[in-house]
Amino acid sequence: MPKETFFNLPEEKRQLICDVAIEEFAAYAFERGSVNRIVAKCGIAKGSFYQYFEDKQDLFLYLIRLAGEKKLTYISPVMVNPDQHDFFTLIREMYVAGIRFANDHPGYAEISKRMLANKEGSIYRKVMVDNVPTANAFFEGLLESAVARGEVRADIDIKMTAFMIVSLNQLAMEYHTGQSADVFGENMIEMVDELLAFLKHGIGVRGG
Amino acid sequence: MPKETFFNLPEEKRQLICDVAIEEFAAYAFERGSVNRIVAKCGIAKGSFYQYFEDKQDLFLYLIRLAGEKKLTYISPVMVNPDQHDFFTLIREMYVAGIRFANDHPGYAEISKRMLANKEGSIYRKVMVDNVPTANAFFEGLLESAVARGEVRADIDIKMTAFMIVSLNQLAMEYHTGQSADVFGENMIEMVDELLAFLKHGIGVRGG
Amino acid sequence: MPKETFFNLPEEKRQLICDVAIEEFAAYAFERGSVNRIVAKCGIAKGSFYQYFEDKQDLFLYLIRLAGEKKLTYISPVMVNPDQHDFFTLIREMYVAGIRFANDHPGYAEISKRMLANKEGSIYRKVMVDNVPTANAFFEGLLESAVARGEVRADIDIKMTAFMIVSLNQLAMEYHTGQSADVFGENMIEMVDELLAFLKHGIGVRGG
Amino acid sequence: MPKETFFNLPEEKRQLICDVAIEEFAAYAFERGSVNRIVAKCGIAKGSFYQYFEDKQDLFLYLIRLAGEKKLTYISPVMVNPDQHDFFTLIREMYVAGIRFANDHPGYAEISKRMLANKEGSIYRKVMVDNVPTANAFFEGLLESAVARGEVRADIDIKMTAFMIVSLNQLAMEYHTGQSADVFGENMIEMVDELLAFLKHGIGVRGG
DNA sequence: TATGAATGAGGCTTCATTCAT
DNA sequence: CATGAATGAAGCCTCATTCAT
Repeated sequence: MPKETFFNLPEEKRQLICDVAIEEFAAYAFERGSVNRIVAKCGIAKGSFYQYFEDKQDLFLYLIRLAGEKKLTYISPVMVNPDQHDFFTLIREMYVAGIRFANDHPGYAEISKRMLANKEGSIYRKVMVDNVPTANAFFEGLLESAVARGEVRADIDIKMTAFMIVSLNQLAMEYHTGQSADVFGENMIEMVDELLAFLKHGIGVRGG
Repeated sequence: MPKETFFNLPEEKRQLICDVAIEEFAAYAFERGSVNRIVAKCGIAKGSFYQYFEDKQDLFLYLIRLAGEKKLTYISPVMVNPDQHDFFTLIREMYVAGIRFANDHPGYAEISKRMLANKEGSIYRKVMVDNVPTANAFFEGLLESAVARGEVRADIDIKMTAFMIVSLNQLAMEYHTGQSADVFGENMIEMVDELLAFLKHGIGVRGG
Repeated sequence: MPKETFFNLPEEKRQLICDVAIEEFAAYAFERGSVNRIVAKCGIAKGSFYQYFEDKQDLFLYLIRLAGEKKLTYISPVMVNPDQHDFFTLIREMYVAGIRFANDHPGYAEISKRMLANKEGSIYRKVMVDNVPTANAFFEGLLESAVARGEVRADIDIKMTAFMIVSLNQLAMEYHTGQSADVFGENMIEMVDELLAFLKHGIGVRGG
Repeated sequence: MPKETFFNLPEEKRQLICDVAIEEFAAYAFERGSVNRIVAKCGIAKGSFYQYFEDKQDLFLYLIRLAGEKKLTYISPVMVNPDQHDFFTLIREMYVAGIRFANDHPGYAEISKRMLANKEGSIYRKVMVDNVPTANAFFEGLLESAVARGEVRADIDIKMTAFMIVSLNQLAMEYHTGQSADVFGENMIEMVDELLAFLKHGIGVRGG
């Protein structure tokens, strides 16, 4: 975690540092991201950096945490009471939230993705220490309820399906951001709905 | 491409260099992978490295190409005549091939994955120059045929579905390698079949 | 231009670095001059060098600029009002100034000469970007006035003559520094006067 | 000097090596010129190079010698009996010869120039060991005769004037090659004649 | 005689971090 | 709390030359 000095900084400066750092780590992976460049872009002294953060990793982990917090704000309204909603509605909500987040905060989304993609990197493990109850576990729970309620086929492999659902979320974000010049909104909703239909019914013809 | 020098090397030495390099780039992304470490582990002089390869990137692209060639040997038997098979059979074959490849050559699979994950990196684009007709395009073709034959629902978004199928392959590999201490074979086939069922019918209950 | 860091250095250290660097680039051309050697002779860390200068070229261009500034201090007194003096007096002044400069700062003179001699080198062009109105152009102007005033024959080729005059200045410096163990002063003045006579009257006998 | 092996080579190959080497050293100074690049461009083995030449310097000195020999072929006709000609005619001949040489063999001219410009370089001294009776000395002799015959003013400084005449030759070559898109021939002769007039009469007005 | 792989020193540059002020 | 100069290891790459075949 950043040192106290960092949190004593004027909001504005803190924001600047985060923005610049996100830009850096969205452009370069953690190990390649340069403290030198960050402090230069921020216009702060190199020494100051090390009075705000233990080291480069400290900053990075903080950004990852910020990303998580920001993402949380997108999924709050409906997910609060997951039991009061249809399983596929929840998934839909989650996907839309993910895409909206990625749309509003592409930098944060990028570094999260990068970090998750690098499961061997030293960073991944350090993040996971804090976030033990991963998204997968959350969806495993949801899936169990959904199966119990008869919304989802009972013969699925819960763990694998949860993995798939979470991954599809990531893929949906990527697919969406890959589509250039998208009029955000309608198209995105359509895409999510197709994805949902896929999840629900597959792509085989009925009775096939 | 590596220089002639490299191909004149005794098979054994060439193998060593590739193995060490794969190990390096499986552990570190391209930019972080260290030529210094590679030559040290190989026990060759730094100068020698540059008599084999133009530069670090030359080596890396060669490894990617090797990965592609190795992977090809896994998918040959059935995929040769794609028109003579059921769509889902093809997909199944492809998934199994991918997983077998990843199982036998985890290093090569890892660097391929890494490279594909980093669509912004300078490397990705360079690879794509050679491999223009990407996997996605291949599956779009298959999907169109399958829709025409009534094997696949006609109301799907072809491009997105192709994207999804290819990505699921990647995910399947990851999921499989993530499962520790797997008795290879039975479990894997089961997993693929579940994935296929998911692809085909989704996870919603019939009539739901 | 060097970074702020460099100008914040104690005068003494800055001087040392410049002296050492001049020595290096007077002995070796730009591309052959070694940053390693420079930092070693200065007793500073290699990393420090790059906190003072963008790169090797940055240092070199700075030295060239310094050379220009130093040279300027030699030619100020008379050249300020070129129109108030006889053409050959101006030339004479200029030659003496050049030689004095070369005598007091042989290193700076040497690197300037080297740079001007290598018109193909990447450095030359970069220097010329700043110094666009070259010395040649200046003398072309003077020559035109001199022709108009009847001090110089009207049938000369202005451009070529300007080129020659500037080059002769360079040659005079070289000739002078080539003469070993020169009691500076008298001999030099003599030499310049001979050169001037040559410029003015040629070496042919009158009426020849 | 190159080894015997070099001279046993087929004329064609020897020529190729010289051409490529000239190209290299015209583009880069001696120390920067790369044996690697030369052998690569020639398509010969690196080992072969060292069977033809002692080392890089051996090749370079040979090229310089070749340049001298080639230049000689340009000045033979008239200069053979220098005593039978007017001094300024000789100079004129010499200048024209120099420019013709530079025009026909720009590469050889370039490396000669470069070498002469770098009087501090280790190469210069080595060349001078062989060529002791330099061009300067030759002209000093001519000048003395010319003075004796009354063709040249008696009050000149012989050594300096010789130096000047030789240097002007170099300058004339540079000036000529600097002029772009020159229809060779007429313009060049004109230029030389102007230069000669300058040498002879200077640029001051008669009686000035 | 021809070859070309091997070498290791040296080239420039970037880095994260420390520490005295 | 801010500063920014100092550091030296490590980064990639090029070099002229040697030597076994």
